[in-house]
Amino acid sequence: MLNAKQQIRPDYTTFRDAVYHVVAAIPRGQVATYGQISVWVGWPRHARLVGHVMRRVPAELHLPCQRVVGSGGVLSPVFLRQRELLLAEGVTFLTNGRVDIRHCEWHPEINV
DNA sequence: TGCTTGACAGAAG
DNA sequence: CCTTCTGCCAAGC
Repeated sequence: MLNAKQQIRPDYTTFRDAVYHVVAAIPRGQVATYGQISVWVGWPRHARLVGHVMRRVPAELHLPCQRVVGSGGVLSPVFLRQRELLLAEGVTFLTNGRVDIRHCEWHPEINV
């Protein structure tokens, strides 16, 4: 009998690939949050793991990493070009420096 | 194996 | 709106 405390833990490789897939699907000019992505890949409350994955994305994949922001539209503290990249694709910002997430947040259920 | 770190989130003051 | 604090969960050491 397997222990009851069996892996309620995501396989990192699988989780990572799922995140890559979601990020690659974010439309130009729109953004998604770490927490939301964690839900979409099937692992709620794993926002920090999404952040960990994003920090290690290989440049060769050319993923639109700039479209992933923190809750409320907070930008990454280490991805300094994020702001200019988002501005370049039409994302609007609020005076407090955050993305105007109310108008730019991605809603994937619209199509599929 | 145990403690620290982190591209997070949400609530409280 | 901003700062601080707590909860969260896996990676690094």
